[in-house]
Amino acid sequence: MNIVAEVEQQLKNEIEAAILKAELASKEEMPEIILETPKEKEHGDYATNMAMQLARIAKKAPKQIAEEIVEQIDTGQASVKKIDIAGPGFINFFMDQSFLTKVVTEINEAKSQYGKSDHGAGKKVQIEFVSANPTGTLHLGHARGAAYGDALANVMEKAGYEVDREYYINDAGNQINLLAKSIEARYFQAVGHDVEMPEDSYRGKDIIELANDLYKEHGNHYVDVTEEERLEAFRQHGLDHLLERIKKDLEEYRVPFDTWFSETSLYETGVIGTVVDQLRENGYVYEQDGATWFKSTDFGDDKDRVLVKQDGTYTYLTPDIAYHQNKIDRGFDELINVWGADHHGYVNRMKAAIQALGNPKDILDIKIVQIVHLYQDGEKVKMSKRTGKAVTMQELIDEVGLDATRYFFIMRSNDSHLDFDMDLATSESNENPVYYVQYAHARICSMLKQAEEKGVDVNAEADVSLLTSEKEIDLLKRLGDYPQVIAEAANKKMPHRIPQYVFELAGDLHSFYNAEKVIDLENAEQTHARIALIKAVRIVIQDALNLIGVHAPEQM
RNA sequence: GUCCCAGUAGCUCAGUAGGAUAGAGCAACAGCCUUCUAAGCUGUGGGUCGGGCGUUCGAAUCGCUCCUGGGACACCA
Repeated sequence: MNIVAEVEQQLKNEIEAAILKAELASKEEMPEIILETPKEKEHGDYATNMAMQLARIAKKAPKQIAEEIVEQIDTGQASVKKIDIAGPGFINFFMDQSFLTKVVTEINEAKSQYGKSDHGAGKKVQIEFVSANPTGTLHLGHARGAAYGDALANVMEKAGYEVDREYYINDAGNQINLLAKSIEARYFQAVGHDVEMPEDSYRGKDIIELANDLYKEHGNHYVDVTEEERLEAFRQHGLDHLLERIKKDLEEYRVPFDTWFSETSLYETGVIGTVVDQLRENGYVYEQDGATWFKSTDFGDDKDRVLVKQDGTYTYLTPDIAYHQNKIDRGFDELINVWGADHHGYVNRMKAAIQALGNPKDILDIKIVQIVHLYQDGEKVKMSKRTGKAVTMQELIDEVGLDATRYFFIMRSNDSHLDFDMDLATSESNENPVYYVQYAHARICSMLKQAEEKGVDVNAEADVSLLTSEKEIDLLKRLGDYPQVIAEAANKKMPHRIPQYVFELAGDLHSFYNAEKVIDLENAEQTHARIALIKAVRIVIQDALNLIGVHAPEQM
């Protein structure tokens, strides 16, 4: 456990002991001891609202309860310097902050391990994200989902979960047939035939390229073969190439996956039928109008859903149910799906299916990533999937850069619509949060380099107790918060807490830089202490950026 | 019509296990480079937390209701 958490725990123990000693509540009645960090510095380093919480149990006024608690607290134990009672009954603790300096030593020893916790207790979690159909290249929405899923996975791993990242490849079903037909039409056009695109076909330029490649390689060969042979060849060609392209894009985007799961494999092993049988056995399946229905309304869905169509084929839902059961059978304690906003209507039926198969409701958590709007030159960038003019992930990265793309996608809460300001993302100025944070890192590297050039031993033993100025304390506190920030980002599945945090840490660093001189050849002791401090800051900035897939440059 | 998400400063957004006087960045205004990177720092102004009702010691936060914006509502995937 890190030093800050230790001190907080100790203080909580003291508070609880004091409440028991004052006989305000019994062990059984004891509410959870909540310690918060007040916004106002006059309210101390920590505050607790226990007096208000206990008002009902102890049947006394909060102010009086607060006084009784304070009387019983053993201040010597937990580095408490002063205690105040304020407002409606808050107890404010002013700490002897010398313990904070230990965080520097702790970070410099732990390096990238700092911030780790066992909060997740080794719980096995699977995060399924992106999972774009292999019928085109990845676009904007996928990029946001990829950034979110990857950052969440990293954060949860750091918080002590065992995380598996998976991509579900929808390589079966109608959309793949449509893909084959789309390529076919483009192929005939390449050959020189005047053919119309099929209805609802994929009209992106990637499809044209695929068809042109086929023409270049095979010439007129596919004009004369049977339609069946032609479509099969095009289907396979399209799938292979588009999937390869998706994998390549994600790799460049620094988003790795542990597992690529093929939908087709579900058909091959016959588990889809098994799952339908299971649902029927559990009493949630009926036949009507020649189709097989799932009674999802039993679990709060709007209407019942078709599992097997009149023509005997499955709907999209059915293999997906089998897929989710397969995930559960693989032994994960929790499944997290990251879906685009256009799939949110799907949430209830999937959760219904999970329950109908006898699984606990909470095993599946679906995170919806909201729509992205691009802005350039103050104008909204229009896009349309049908005409194939969607902005692809690759185009966006080419335009604004990888680091900015990832940072911008992750800095906002996933369930809030995102206005992506491309001008801001590419601006090399203090308006741009990515540069602001990266600059803090580069600045530290530069200082360390200068120190070495001036003959300062940057690895010298440092007396961190010398770090007592206001800006230094601010930095120490911020550094101490890091493990808690990670744990919370993981628990609440809110990885946007990370860029928020690192932005604040960068601000503290810049502020410190302007207020204090780090390298002072007249004062070696202080120089060593401050170098130890900025080294710790560098480690945390680096680590936080790493979690969200952004590079920490040594020079800018 | 039903469901989901959102509505907080001029703009983009934090704040979501209920806490004290609601925050940040940008924009506006006023300052700081002979000094470790000014891609930086310091300060000022700026609010009916969409409206209303409720829950309680206390609500941006929880509940109900209405308004606005976006999305989803197939025997498509």
